[in-house]
Amino acid sequence: MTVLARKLANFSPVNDKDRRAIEDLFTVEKRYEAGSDIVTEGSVPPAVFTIAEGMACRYRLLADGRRQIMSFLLPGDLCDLHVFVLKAMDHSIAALAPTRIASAARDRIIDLLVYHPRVSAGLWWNEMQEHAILRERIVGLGRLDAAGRVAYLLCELYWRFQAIGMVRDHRFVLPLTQPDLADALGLTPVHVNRILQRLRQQELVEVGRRSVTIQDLERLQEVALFSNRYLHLGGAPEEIRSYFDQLEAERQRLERNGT
Amino acid sequence: MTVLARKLANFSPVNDKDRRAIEDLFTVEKRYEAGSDIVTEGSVPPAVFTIAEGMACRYRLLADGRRQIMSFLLPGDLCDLHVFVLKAMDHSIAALAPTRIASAARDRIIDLLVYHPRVSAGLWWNEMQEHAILRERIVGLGRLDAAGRVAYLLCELYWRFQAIGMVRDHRFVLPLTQPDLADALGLTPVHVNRILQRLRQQELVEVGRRSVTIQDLERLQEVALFSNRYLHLGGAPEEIRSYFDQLEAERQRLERNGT
DNA sequence: CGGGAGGTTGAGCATGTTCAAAGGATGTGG
DNA sequence: CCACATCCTTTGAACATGCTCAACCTCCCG
Repeated sequence: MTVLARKLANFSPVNDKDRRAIEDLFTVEKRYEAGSDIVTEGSVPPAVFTIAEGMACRYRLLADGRRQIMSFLLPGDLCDLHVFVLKAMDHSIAALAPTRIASAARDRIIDLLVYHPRVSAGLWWNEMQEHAILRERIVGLGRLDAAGRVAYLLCELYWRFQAIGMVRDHRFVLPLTQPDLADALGLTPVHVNRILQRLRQQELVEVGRRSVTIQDLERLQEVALFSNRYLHLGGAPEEIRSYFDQLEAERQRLERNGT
Repeated sequence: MTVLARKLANFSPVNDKDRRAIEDLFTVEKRYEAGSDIVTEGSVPPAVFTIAEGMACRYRLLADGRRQIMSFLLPGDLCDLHVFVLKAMDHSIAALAPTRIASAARDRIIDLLVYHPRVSAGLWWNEMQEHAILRERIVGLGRLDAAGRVAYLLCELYWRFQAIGMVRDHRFVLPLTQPDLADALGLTPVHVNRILQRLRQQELVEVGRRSVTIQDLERLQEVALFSNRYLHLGGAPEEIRSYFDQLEAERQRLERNGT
């Protein structure tokens, strides 16, 4: 669970009380092996969960069997705070590597939203970030050529792994195959392969089995027309931070009096 | 403001008290003419707002001047409940037709989230729907050919306009030009034009100036591999509905006692 | 060691792009 | 109220990016 706290620290400082609130939230742990579904399309939405370790993706299978990966879930990523208001999942979530997830019951989430405004704000930030990631992917799929798309995805993953302290020497572990990348990028595995070779030969990035080494982030980001602004890693606006600190104090007072 | 209430009724019944809570929320109204920015990339996130009338889109301009439209905002659509936690907008929002928007101050939104769990649940549903719409667009851009994409967008708009009662005789008003469609679909205007002609000639749909007439929804949906499941128009799960009704009663009691 | 999945390579092909040009609609200013 | 400018729509032809299909190689992992 420390990963989630580490991620939220990109929004605003997480004190011990916050950390405890988060840890109290996600109690049940479960393991999934690479390739297995964590949630299946059509099923009843599960409890809210977060990736404690490993990696997963949201995907949908088309009638003709093709797959499209919509987004990747990294350690510390949350699965839809509010998904429980829906009747059925409209997509599946699968583990891409051996993965540990931690779940939170619905009531606990709702209580947290009410009584821990500061942590809530962090979770909202997280949701806004996921929203922004989806939107950027739309821009990439709509307007970038194959090289741009591949570069884009690698840049995004670099910064997201960076934000949770999982990059060492411009290198991070990535348990994706080329067919996985193709399904995320709307390309064929064959073409992804050719692009990766080109990027390697241009000494921009080296994508090997299970790991990625960024050799020239600057130029890679140019190929992708990438800016990391949309990840909103710069922290909360000062005004918002103090607003929620204040709100938190109030709510907790109300809580003690009211019950 | 009745449009938002009408939209939320797709999730769960909206009583007069709920309607009042919503109306109290969105007080300030403002008008924008077609083509003007409602929110600009890089600016400070605005108050939360909803489209009262007209139509808008989220978009981003690339360094080289190309535009990608990420999503369309129809009457009753909300602009990010939680956007105020961010420092700067990562995209712009523009009016596509003469548009009226209604805004809500941040504090009011937060109060609503705390003291009107039932309405909150509706707004959460709305957010989940927007999320799902983005994800589906990714599937479309990644895996559908040009005809599929065009058909997909038309199907989606059909159902969304349907949900707010703005379809008459399989026909709805759509103030989009072919270049607009192209920017949303990741195609060129020229190609969009050819596809529209083909769809018309196949008697699936007639896209004219400012309006769309669906001639054969069934077949159009087949071309797009479309299913409207992801829009979650089927209402809330019974269990969730009663859960929030109960929560609402509790919170309001707490509110009266606590202050 | 053998099977299966992932990775790599090549050649022909197709979908959608680019570029160019002309015909309509719309709306603005004279 | 007409004239003109602008943007949208439509059409054609050459072109290019990425796909398809097919084969072979390599690396795990059982």
